[in-house]
Amino acid sequence: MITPSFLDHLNEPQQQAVMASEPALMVLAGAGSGKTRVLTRRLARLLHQGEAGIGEILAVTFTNKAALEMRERVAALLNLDESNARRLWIGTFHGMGARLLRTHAEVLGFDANFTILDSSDQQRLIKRLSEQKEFIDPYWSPKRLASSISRWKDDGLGPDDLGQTRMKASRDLLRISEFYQSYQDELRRLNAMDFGDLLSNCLKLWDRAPEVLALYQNRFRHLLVDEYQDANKVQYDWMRRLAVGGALCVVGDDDQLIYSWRGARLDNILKFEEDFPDARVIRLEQNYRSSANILKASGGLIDHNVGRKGKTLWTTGEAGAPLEVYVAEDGEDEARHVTRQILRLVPDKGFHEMAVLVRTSSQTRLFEQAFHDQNVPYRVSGGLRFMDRAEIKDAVCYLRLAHSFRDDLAFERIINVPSRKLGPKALEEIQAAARGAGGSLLEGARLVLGQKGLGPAALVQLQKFVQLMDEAHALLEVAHPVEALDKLLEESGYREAVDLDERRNDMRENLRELRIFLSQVDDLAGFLERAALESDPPGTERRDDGVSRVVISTLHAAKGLEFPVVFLVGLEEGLLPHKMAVDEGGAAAVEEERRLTYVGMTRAKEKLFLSHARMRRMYQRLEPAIASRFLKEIPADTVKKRETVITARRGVGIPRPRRPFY
DNA sequence: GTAACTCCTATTTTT
DNA sequence: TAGGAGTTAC
Repeated sequence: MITPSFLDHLNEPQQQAVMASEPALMVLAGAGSGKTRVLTRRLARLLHQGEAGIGEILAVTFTNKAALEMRERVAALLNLDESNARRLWIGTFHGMGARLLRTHAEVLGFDANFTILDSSDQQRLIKRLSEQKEFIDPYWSPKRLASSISRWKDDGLGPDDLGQTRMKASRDLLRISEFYQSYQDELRRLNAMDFGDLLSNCLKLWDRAPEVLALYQNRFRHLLVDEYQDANKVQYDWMRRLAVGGALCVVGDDDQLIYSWRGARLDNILKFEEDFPDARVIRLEQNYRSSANILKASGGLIDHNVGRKGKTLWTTGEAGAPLEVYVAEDGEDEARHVTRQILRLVPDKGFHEMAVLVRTSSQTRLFEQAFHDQNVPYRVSGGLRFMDRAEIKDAVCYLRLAHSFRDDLAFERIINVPSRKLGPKALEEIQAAARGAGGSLLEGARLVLGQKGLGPAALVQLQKFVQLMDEAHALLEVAHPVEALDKLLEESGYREAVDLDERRNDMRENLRELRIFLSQVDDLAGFLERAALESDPPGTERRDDGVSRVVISTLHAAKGLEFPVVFLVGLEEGLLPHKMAVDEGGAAAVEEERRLTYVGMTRAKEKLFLSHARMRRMYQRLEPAIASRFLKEIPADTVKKRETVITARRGVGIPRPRRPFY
């Protein structure tokens, strides 16, 4: 029996997507076509109709936020209590990978409590390693090595597979592949995995232990994948292998693929039907978000892309207001103009109903300034994330080391924070001792205490540090982790160092917030896992101070959001499409920039403002800018003719504006 | 440890 | 060209 509520308020294709029983299903869901709705209803329906038990469906997303939302919505649809909701396998690719790997770590020779390195940990490790190995090459900077290795992992390439890349000289190839290998060795020695490993090590695990793979293949009768267009090679292989024996349903939109620089492959969508010959494809083309005008404008733009499946979004809604284009003198003028428009709209619209979307985060400064000047409340979406803040990482590293003495990376980070006069020299001493004994840095530190390689003052400090770790470790056995955190921050002098500095108000605030977060969890291992995998603690994103604020966001960070009023700014050659994309990526990269523009436009529900400037500060130099090619690709009849001609400011050689082409 | 200096880089950033 | 990171000198 079908409970009708699963199909309530769904259109025909949406209903089909919820009900479809094919072993492979691809839902091509256009922007604003009710994708999340379909996904959650489908999941709820499968459970409700008994097609799968609560632990037999695996749903993967790309962000923790999306996973959380899906879990909540499914739980609400089915009236699940908390313990049942928790049994749902809903999470990110990386979260699921970590879960699997912790369960079967020993197969790959890791401890179950391996540490997860974030990008900055990874970079620090690579830097240290390249210094150690005297791998010095102006081209292969640690930064480039780190990002290349990440990318190779995304593409499913190990140290021995670099021949498949477009690495130029074979001399490089050998050196780099050796370095890559030594990085992997080092990770193993540290009992650590980086983000890429969380996925690729799953594939290794399944190769090595087919019975483990079979276990999960049998368990999961249904596999659901959200934002499928953003899957990279490893993620694709991961889900494909897991889906054997069960049904696979992917939901995505080729027009919203904006992460190819992280390995996402358009091919996954274009070739789905080849890879799964019996696949059914359902298109969701009715848009419930934007006005007809906005839909026509964005559709006209995206039509210029060649590599796409092709969809035509439609709506029964009204035409709505035409798009407005503003030609600004420069970036400051553009920001002032946006501010004026916002203030003009504000009696009708709340600030929170409006958003400014930018290509690069450096553009946000201009708008922050203008908003500040006119007292427009705003919020910058993205920016520095909670878990990436120095004081939070420090605190987490104290906990990490107390939790696992083997965590050398945590040791390195905090051994001299706050300053204990244990600088590079002391660290070297400790490292040598650790290497000699084949142990961790903390063990090395214990050994150093019995030698006389360090001065007496340093030894006292080191002794205190080691003792603090031992005590905190013991405390973790018997008390709540929050008590250990308090002890660590107090007795290490960290708290004092922060308190002494008058300017550190935000630091204190952040540490307090971390403490609140920690007090709500019941096991430290789970907390550390989340700290590694989630860049914001739960609640941070949705925390609402009750103030209505304009959102300033990069285009990337805006995917999945919607606003009644959207300002899409900086539509200039070099910025959108971005110069680097045009120079390096060629036609494919321009298509991605076009998709990015499309994503921005389709965020708007009622009113879409576009703008570009005639002069733009680039690398701190004011340069003439020309209107983006994308503007010409937007159907002219969706755009309001400009009423006023902007006169050039006197002098300074600004070219007179040409007659606009729209 | 800190200040002064030099060098370098300058897109997006789910995990 | 500015701002940050890293280095050197005191």
